[in-house]
Amino acid sequence: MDEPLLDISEVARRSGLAPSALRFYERKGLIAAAGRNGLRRTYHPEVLQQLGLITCARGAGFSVAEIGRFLVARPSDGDLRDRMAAKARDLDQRIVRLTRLRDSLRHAAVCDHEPIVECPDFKRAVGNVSAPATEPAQS
Amino acid sequence: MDEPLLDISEVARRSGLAPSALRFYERKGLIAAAGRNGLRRTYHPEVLQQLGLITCARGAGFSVAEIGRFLVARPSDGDLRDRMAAKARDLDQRIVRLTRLRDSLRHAAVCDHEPIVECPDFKRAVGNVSAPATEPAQS
DNA sequence: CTGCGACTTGAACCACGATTCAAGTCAAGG
DNA sequence: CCTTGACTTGAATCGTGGTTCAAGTCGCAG
Repeated sequence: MDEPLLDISEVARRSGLAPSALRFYERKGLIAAAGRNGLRRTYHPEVLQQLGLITCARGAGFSVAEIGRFLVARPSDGDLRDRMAAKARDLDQRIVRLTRLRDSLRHAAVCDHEPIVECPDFKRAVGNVSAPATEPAQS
Repeated sequence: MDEPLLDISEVARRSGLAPSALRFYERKGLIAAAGRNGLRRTYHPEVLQQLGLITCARGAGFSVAEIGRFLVARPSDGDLRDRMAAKARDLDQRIVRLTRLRDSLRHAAVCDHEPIVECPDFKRAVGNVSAPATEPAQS
């Protein structure tokens, strides 16, 4: 087996992340260096996969800590499975809301109401997104 | 017309936001109190609409500053319209990514791979989500 | 061996979005 | 009037997600 290890700068370049971010993720337990070349971290190429996942999850609004928990997930961890399923449901909700917001935004871009927020269509769409109002959420 | 003004605590309760958040939004120019009752801010009920919008947009990843710009949007502001349309496109992208992530997550919750991140299905889904950034031309 | 330069480190700093806090202010009730 | 209690304020603090920086360390070329 040859030496497929990547230098941190290489990983940074390929992943599009700053080296400082890679070290940051390492501190947070999201990734691990395969070893060192001198002081330089070297990584297995597969770390690029992980970084893709991390970037993706971050973009989806997951916190770094949360991602860290998912990254060490093993099938035996039923609890984590549950959390993942719950997260999937959260995402469903979020997707619905985002879709509505997108539609509202799209409408707003062509709407004639003076303060755009006053547009009834806009309001209605937004109202659907977040408005218990009758139900006090919690205090 | 009677006095439909709401006390800050009332607004906080109904909107589910902390009073401090309301004041924070006011500082940032996102909302305005209708007046004062003593020192107490009073609000027009419509502020609840706005807060719904704000909460929604925040949840969608918009910064408070950005939301502030949208809230004062008038039809004559073509620039803002363009930004809104652009945001709608962004949201589209985000929705796609979120959907994929949701599917991956859903799969992960029932997948048997030892470190779940190693699951090929999972990896593939994630790979689709994050852009390659640069060409893996050489090491 | 001596630089050079790229990397290392921990710590400091930044922006953001709030929350918390001490101290002040107010309306109303006893 | 004086207390009470909810609210006010600005300022400090917090958590998150990093970046930046000074100083140190390494591999390698000369």
